[in-house]
Amino acid sequence: MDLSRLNPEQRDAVTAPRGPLLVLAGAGSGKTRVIIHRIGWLLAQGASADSILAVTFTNKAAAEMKGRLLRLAGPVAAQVWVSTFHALGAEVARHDLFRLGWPKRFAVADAGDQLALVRRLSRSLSVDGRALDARRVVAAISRAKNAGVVPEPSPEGQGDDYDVIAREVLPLYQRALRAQGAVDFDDLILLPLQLFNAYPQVLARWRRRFSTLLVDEFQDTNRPQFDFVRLLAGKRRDVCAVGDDDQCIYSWRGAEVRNILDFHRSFPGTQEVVLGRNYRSVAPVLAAAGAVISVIPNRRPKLLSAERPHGLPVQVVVLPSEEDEAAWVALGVEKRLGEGVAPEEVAVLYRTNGQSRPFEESFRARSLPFEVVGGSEFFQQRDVKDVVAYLKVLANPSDEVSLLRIVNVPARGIGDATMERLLQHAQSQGLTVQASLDVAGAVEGLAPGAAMRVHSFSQLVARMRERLRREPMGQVARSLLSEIGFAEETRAGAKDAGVAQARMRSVEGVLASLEAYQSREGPKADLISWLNRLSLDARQEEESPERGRVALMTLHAAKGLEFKVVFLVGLEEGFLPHSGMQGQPPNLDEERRLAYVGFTRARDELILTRAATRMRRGREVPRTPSRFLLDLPGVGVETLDLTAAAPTPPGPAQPTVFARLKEQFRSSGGAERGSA
DNA sequence: TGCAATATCATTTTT
DNA sequence: TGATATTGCA
Repeated sequence: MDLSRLNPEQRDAVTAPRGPLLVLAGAGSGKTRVIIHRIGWLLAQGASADSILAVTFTNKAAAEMKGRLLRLAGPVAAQVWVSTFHALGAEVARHDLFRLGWPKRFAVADAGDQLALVRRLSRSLSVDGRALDARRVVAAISRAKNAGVVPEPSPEGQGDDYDVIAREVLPLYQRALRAQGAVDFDDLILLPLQLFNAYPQVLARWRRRFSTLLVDEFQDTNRPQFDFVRLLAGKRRDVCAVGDDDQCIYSWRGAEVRNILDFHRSFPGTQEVVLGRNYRSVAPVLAAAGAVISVIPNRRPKLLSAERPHGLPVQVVVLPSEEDEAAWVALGVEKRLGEGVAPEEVAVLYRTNGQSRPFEESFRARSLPFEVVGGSEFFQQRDVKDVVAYLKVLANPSDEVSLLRIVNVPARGIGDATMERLLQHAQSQGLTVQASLDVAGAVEGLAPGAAMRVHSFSQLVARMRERLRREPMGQVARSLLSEIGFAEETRAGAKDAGVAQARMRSVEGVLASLEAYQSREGPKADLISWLNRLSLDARQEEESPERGRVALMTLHAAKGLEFKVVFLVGLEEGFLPHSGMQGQPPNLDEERRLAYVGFTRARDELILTRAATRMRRGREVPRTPSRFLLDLPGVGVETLDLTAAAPTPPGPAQPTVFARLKEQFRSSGGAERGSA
């Protein structure tokens, strides 16, 4: 193991004796590098590769870590288990969840499934006469579940209305999930915890399996995840936790910074290493980031030293409108690419997924290669959701949420009234909804015509399920779609041919992914495992990480990554800091940390942009600059205001705006500035 | 019952 | 602005 390229602190962390170890690593201080090298060092010390477990939060981080590990330590590293918390939980559940009453092959409910289920369960409930916001109920349910393994009765009147409602809905929700043989994302951690607590032999087995744990981004663990780690570590307590309290950006998901700040209290005798040298960003970028984060009270003060003292100043650019912002960024990107910067070294970061649209359009207009990372937009598309729901119904007869979604898609004369009857019947007879469909003929009060249509639908499902036993699942899926006339339906429903084509392409993407999975996994591939993969890793369509493309993504998605040039856009009040949800006060400290994470992604160049006005609900609304801009230092920051010189003419966006901007971009020097 | 036209209404972040 | 709930008509 070559440790010569590590600095003394990094080397301390890498070679620390086994046992509890906390690495507090400032942004860009070589955090991942330390984890990788520590694994390499452990292997060199004779640890067996398959006894090492490295846990991360995102699949992307896991894949990245695995790749770097293989490069450092060679093929033996393939045996090291690198996984996300949720994938690990799913693995534990796969073996033993039947002990808690779930079927051997359980399904994972995704956000859409949760939403649909909660909508159904809480239809009759209301707050102040207003219908419930199902998304807030889901959020509150998740909050309640993650508050602790044992739900603690909390004093009445505490928390907002939705927390109270969640307590009411939670038992129904949980029962419904179990009845459908499904778990949600939170359960992937909570249920394994329950297993560990209730079945010592299960815990013992996993403890035997892994003797060493390494956890990245520890500041983002929530209480159940922390308990999971602690239980798994057992008496050996061989846990290496790596993280940075300044980068805690998931407190809305229950992340407890205390898990990292009080680590030594849970693991007495912890050795602590602080990594404070930043090798990533040039000094002006680091100074700006430091200025934004240092305002937060009660943080553990850190000195991040800049190891790259020289560099371009941070640029702040004000544009007249959001189109102009997008056009200007596209031009800036084009310019860098022209200078030889690789596309994958450039990123456009924003606070919310919804902000990506104008940039996608301006990039397309300039023919720039880009990729919208995450976004999950693909699986939000109606047709994609429909197709996936069909497959879920085939895979899991008790999946009522999906069944209700597709029973009348495309319209086949099974309307609300019919379904209402069938649901009632199922309820009163103690049948599953699926079963009540199968016996539609015998259901009281159902029109004969309706019963016949229902019958032919359940025949269709039964037939497809039967074929699934013998034929490749991709083939069955295709003939299912052709049988229900999906293509024709889509063509007829779309406004124009282009839209229809795009929608068909999406569906084709699902089928292609299914078939790819099948040929990769061979005979053991089945629908349920494909569907679980789908929910655990929504980005699995592309096998190879997109090279040669500019990344467009949220600040959250950018955590842990770095780029030569970063455009952080929309630095306006309401976006960054974000204006919270419906009157709920935003967590300003967290928004600040989010900005900090964004700033520190940049190695050479950081460009902050904002628009003076933005189309909001169809109206043009003036925008206030982000308060974070006020905290920027006077030195090493350069402001470029393009609003006064380029007033946006009224009416629809005009090509002249763009042309004028382009001209200005050239004459103002754009990015051609001397070093600071 | 189904579907089209009309009213309403919200707007984070992710596994 | 664009997506979804609701109404009203066939």
